[in-house]
Amino acid sequence: MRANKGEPGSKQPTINDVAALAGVSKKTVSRVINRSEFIAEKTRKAVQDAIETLGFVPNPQARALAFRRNFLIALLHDNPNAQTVLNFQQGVLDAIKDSDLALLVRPVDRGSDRMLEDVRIFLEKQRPIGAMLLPPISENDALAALCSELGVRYVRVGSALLDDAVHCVSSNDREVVAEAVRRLIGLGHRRIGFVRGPVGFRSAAEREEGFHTALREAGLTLAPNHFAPGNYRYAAGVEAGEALLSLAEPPTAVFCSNDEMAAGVMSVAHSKGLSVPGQLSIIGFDDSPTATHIWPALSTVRWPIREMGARAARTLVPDFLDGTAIEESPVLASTFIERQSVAAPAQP
Amino acid sequence: MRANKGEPGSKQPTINDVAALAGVSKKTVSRVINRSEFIAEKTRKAVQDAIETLGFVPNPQARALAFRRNFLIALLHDNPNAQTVLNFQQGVLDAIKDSDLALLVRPVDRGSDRMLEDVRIFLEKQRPIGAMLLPPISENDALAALCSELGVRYVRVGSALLDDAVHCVSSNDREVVAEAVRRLIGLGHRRIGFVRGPVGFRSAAEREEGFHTALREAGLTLAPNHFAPGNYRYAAGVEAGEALLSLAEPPTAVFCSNDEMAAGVMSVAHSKGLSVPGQLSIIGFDDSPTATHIWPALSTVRWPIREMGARAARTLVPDFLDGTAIEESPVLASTFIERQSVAAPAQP
DNA sequence: TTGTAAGCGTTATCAC
DNA sequence: GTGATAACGCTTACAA
Repeated sequence: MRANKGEPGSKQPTINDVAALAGVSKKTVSRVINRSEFIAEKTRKAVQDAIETLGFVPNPQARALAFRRNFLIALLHDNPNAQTVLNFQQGVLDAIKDSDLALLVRPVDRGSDRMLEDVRIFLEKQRPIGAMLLPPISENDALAALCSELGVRYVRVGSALLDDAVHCVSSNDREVVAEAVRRLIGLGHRRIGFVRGPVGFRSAAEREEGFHTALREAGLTLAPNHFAPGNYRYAAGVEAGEALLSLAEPPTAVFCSNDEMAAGVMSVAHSKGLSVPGQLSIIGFDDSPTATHIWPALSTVRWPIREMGARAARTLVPDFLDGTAIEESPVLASTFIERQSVAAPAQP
Repeated sequence: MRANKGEPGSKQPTINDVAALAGVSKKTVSRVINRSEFIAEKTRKAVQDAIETLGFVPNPQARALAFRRNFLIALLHDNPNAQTVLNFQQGVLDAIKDSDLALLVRPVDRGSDRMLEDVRIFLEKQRPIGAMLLPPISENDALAALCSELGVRYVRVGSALLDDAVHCVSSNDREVVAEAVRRLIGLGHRRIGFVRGPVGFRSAAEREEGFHTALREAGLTLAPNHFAPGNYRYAAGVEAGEALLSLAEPPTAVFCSNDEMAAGVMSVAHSKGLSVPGQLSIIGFDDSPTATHIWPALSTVRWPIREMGARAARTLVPDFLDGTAIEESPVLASTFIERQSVAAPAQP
């Protein structure tokens, strides 16, 4: 029952084949495909049947040409962390599964000064309906402006509200970090170290804010030598660990701005013969695979990244996705997960 | 100097604008775009200039329609491991950077019985030039057959040659595992445990083969209770560790078929108070982030996944990528990386 | 070496 | 409600 185009299976049936079989014009078929309201139920049924019979799949390229718009949404990222990118992708795909959309992935090089130009070429070429920007490039205002200029919708994903609600999906890093640190304080910790994320990252700033908030509430302050800079890399965690754990009066607990750095601090603890959590409590952030692979398992913050991916997609193209209301708040809650790396401090 | 289409920036210039400006026909412009040889250098120059002046970017949707083929290549995977997928993606993107191609990412659910049908719909809709199949779905012959049927090129990525050279990129798991195990034997280990990957995975079988090869060469055999089944997950590593390290005569070294399971074994060693590598040597496979994040750092096998991504792309669409010869062997070498988790066995 | 005419498969316009 | 007809921007015949 395939189209009469010669060898069986040689061609996909087109809208013309459907129209012929259903005995209507191609425009009517088009109306059915695009769910136009102005169509008789009977006609629609006939067309639907013809579509089924022929196994017709509308050609997205032709639609894209006619619509002057591709049925694509793009994910722009700077590879902050593989698991994050992939989980986010998965969330996006959850959301667009039953739609006509497909996902284009585009890593960008934050460092390059041609970055903006590269993205422009990419967007002009592919003409996606919209783009989702993952942190840290989501913090780049020029990038958002570029999207606007090119008529490409965008959504920025971040650790805090970076833009108005229709252009933003975020987590509540500040609050949840405060919660995690309160837990340490509740256990009796008074000397709590802090390993920061990279300068210029909003997430790093938010987490630091949260840390200080919890300390302030408890009337504590961060001793200057209990602060360590970092860049979200393991090596930075090692450096921080070396610095903090060599002090005459080292912290009894350390909050690290991500899991990778926490793993670095933990390695140093092990190699110095410090027991975790007996002599040192450690908390990370991300709930990356690393958090459960290291020993003891790391207490950390789970970032609802997959849900954020789905939310980002719905925020970006609600009209393509069963019109889910965007009434929802753009802020998704992270949760503190306590594992074996945290305990009360040893008695002095 | 934009096209004369009304409001500035309202429209992209089209091939017609270029043709008009250059004083040639649109077909000639098309020839320049597509690097036809039959064109006078002078004409080409004029057209190039016009393209530059107008900032013309060929509309990929229109080309796709005319070519009956999208300028897209697809990456099909079953999320074996985020880092792997992302590194592979990166490799592909390295290779296609200066081409007209874009990358479509499509996770598939290996478990679902609609998997083949889902992929068929995806390929029919998007009509990519080709698809790259990551393990373990690369081992699915029906999937490869489907690609052929639909006229979509494909490349299968695996731990061994899964197909003829033009459809395959692989690593040499068997050899490199043998090398790693030889190292253990060379250090004096005689009781070496093995944690296997999931049944039905070619990679698991290849690594097991390599393991046995090395043992056989040294006149050793694997004691039945030194074998543990697994599934590439952390929890399986923990189970394996519990089993192997509770034996009256436990192995002095364990080869794990991936890093995640190795991390599980290491956790058990730590919680049993066994020192690594003093009392137990451990080797993993993948060189995932986990390998360096756990303590002590894991000896493992680095799989040239990014290079394999680039190679896969070149194998898939050599004609779109500066005609790099496919003379190269489809097998890329993995390398054994020795870190702190391996040492000579303790004296009995 | 270059140009003309006819699609590619869909949607928009505007009658009916 | 529905259907001709003309786009959409590019390529492939086939001529010249």
